[in-house]
Amino acid sequence: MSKNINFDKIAHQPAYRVVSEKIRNAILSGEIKTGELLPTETDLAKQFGVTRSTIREAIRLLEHGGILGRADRKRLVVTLPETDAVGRSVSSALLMHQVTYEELWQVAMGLEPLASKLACTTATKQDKQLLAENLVLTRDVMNDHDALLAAEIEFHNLLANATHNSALLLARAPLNELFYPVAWGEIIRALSPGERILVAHQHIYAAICDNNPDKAEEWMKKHMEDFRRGIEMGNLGFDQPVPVAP
Amino acid sequence: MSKNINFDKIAHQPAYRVVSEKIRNAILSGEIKTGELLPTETDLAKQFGVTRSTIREAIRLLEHGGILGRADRKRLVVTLPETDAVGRSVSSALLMHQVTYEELWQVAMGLEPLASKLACTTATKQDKQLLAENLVLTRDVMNDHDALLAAEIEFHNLLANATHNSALLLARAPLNELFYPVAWGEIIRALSPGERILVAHQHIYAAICDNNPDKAEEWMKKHMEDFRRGIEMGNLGFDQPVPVAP
DNA sequence: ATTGACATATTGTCCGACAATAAGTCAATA
DNA sequence: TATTGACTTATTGTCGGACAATATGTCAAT
Repeated sequence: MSKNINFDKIAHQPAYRVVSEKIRNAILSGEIKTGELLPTETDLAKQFGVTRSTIREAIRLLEHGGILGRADRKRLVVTLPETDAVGRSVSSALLMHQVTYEELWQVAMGLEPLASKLACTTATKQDKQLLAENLVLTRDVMNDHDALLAAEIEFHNLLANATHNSALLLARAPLNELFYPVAWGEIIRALSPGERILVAHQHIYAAICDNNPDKAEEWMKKHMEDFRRGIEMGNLGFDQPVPVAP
Repeated sequence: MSKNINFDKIAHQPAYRVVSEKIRNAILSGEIKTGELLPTETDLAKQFGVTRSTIREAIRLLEHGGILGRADRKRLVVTLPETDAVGRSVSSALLMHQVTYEELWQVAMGLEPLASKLACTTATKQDKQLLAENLVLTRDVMNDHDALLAAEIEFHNLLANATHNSALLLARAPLNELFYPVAWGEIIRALSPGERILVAHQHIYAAICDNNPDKAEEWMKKHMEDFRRGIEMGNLGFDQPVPVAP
C-alpha cells in the first residue's frame, strides 16, 4: 500500500441548490420577513448572476417546504409554513416506508393525551368555544358517516391547536393526514361508534374547562384505546401498512 | 341582491405542478419502485408533452421532499426519504414559527419516554449492541464537550431507531435537528452534567436489556426533567425561541 | 489489471422568445 | 357615484434550442 494523501471530497453543488440555500437563509434569518414579497425572478436572476431558469428551479425547491407561497397566484411571498404543507412531505415519506396503523397509533398515543393535558392550561376562551361548537356539530351528524368523521378529526385538531405549541402541531401532522382519515373512516363505517366518540370528547372538553389535566389525559387515553380496538375489530389489520389514498 | 349562480373555483394548476403530482403518484403507488432510476429528463418531457424546463421544475419540487435523490449525482433515483431529509423542512417551519425550547421539550416529553418503552420490546441484538457501544463512547469522551454532545444525541437516535417505528422517527426529527444540538450544547458547556447523563443512559439501557418498559420510561422521564432543569439553569430561557443556526 | 483514447448519454446552465394573467390608469357611461 | 371597458405594464408560465461538464461504456495498448 502506497502512502496516501487524503483529500476531502469536493462539494460541488449545482447552482440552483446554492441559490436555494441562500434564499432559505435569508428567510430564516429574517432578512426577508414573513409576508414580504420575494423579488421578481428577473431581479433575483440579476442579483445572483444566473439565469431565470436557475432561479426558478431554486424557488421550486423551497416552494415545496411551504416557506414560499403565492399572494395572488402570481408573485411569491414568504409565508409561515402551515402544518398541512409540511405534513404532506411527511406523509409521502411515511407511505413510502409502508408505515402501519400500529406505528401511527403508537405516536398518537404519545401525542394526543399530551395535547389534552397541555390544552388544559393553554386553551383560550375562543379555543373552548370552538370545541364546544364542535361537540354540538358532532351530536348533530351522528348518523352521517362522512360528516361524523370530519367532525371527529376536527375535534382533535382544535384540541391540538389549543395547545398553541407549533412543534406539537407539526409532529402530529401525519396523524391528521394518514391516520384519522383512513383508520377512523373504516372504523366509523364498520362499527358506528358515534356514541362512544361523543362521550369521550365531552369528557375531554369538560376536563379542559375544569382545568383538570389528569382527567383530560386519562380520557384521551381511553379514547385512543377505543380507537385501537376499532382498528382491530374492523377489517383492517393493526399491523398492516396504511394504504395509499387513490 | 340578484340571484346568483355559484360556480366552483376553477383549479388551474401550472404544468410543473401537474407533472410533479403525476410523478409523485407514480412513486407512491409503487408504479416506479424504490431504487429505480427515473426516466431521463428528455424522456419525461416527451412523455408528458412539455419542455425539459418544465420537467426540471417538477422534479425540483419533489427533490426537496426526499423521495427523489441521485444515484451518482447524475441520474435521479426514487429513494426512501430519510428522516433528516424530511426533518429539514420541518425544522425550517418550526424556526419560522419561532418555536421555543419549552414547546420542543414538551414534544420530547411525549415522544422520548414512549420510545424508551417501545424499544424494550422491539430492540434487536444489534440495536442493543450499538447502544452498549455508545455508552462506552460516552464514558470515554466525558470531558470533551463537543464529543459528549454528539454521543448524547446519538444515544437518543439509537434508541429511537430501536423502536423500528418510522412514524416515531419522523415525528421526533425536529428534536434531533433543533432541540438537542442547540439546547444540550448550551447545557453541557455551561453545567458539564456528564455524569448525570451517563447514569440515566445506563439505566435506560439496562431497562431495555431487562425488558422492563416501565423502568425504561421512568428513567427517560427523569432524564428529560434533568434536561429541562439544565435549560432553566443555563443562560437560555425556557420560553425563548430557538435561535436560527448560523 | 491498469491505463488511455474516444464516442455517447445525461444533466446543468444559458439565452431569447412569447402567451397568459394581475394590477394600474383613465376615460366612457348608466 | 359606481360600474364598465379599453389600454398599458409587470410578472410569471412555458417553449425551444444551444452548449459545457460530467458519467458511462467500449476498445485497444500496455
